[in-house]
Amino acid sequence: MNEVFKALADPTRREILRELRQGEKSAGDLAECFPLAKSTLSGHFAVLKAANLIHSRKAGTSIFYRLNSSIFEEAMTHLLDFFKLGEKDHEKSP
Amino acid sequence: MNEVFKALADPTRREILRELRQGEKSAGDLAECFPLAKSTLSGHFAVLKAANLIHSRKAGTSIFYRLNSSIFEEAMTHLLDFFKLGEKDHEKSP
DNA sequence: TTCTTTATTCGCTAATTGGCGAATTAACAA
DNA sequence: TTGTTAATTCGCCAATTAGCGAATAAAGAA
Repeated sequence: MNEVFKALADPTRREILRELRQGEKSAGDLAECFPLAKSTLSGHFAVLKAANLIHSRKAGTSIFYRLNSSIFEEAMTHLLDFFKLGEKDHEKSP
Repeated sequence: MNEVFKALADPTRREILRELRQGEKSAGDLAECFPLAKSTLSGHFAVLKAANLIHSRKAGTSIFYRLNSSIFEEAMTHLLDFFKLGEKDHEKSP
């Protein structure tokens, strides 16, 4: 889970996730959305994959990336856990 | 919002937030929860404050920190925004 | 085979980060 | 005023990170 938070800490990586909300995209198509070198983007993809935030699929010479939805729910749960909304744990339940 | 994600990227800072769920604590009491120098913790407090994740209150020579609840809701909203659960934004709403 | 396309991996650099102890500030007591 | 306590700020160092271009790898086409 630590890797998820670290992956989300970078604005470029968050933007990549946003792009992928529209559906899967090839590494090249994704790279065109950013004013960065392809090698730089490739590094970001690796970080997102290590955090299990995206999946990849190979097709010919292309690699298509797509969001991994379940990890988002886990992250949300974790965030909620920080700050139990609607329930304070120092108020003992009767 | 970028500062919020960066602040959450560090495990020690996430643990500080967890500690503060029990209620406000002085910088010294918080520091005792960690095997780190007080100066190091002080730096973490500053990052959390810059991200608006915590508030501080001065009392004598002590400084008490407490969670800022509203920023969590913003962060949650933002996270949900990455991955609109149950709704895809390329499906134009009528 | 050879060439092209697509992407990654490989150095490398500059900037950022987390850690520490020492010095400093602020509040209060004696 | 002097001393004590609590916390921050100040240098400094080691490790990590994001960025780049060049080199490499893999798949297909000619």
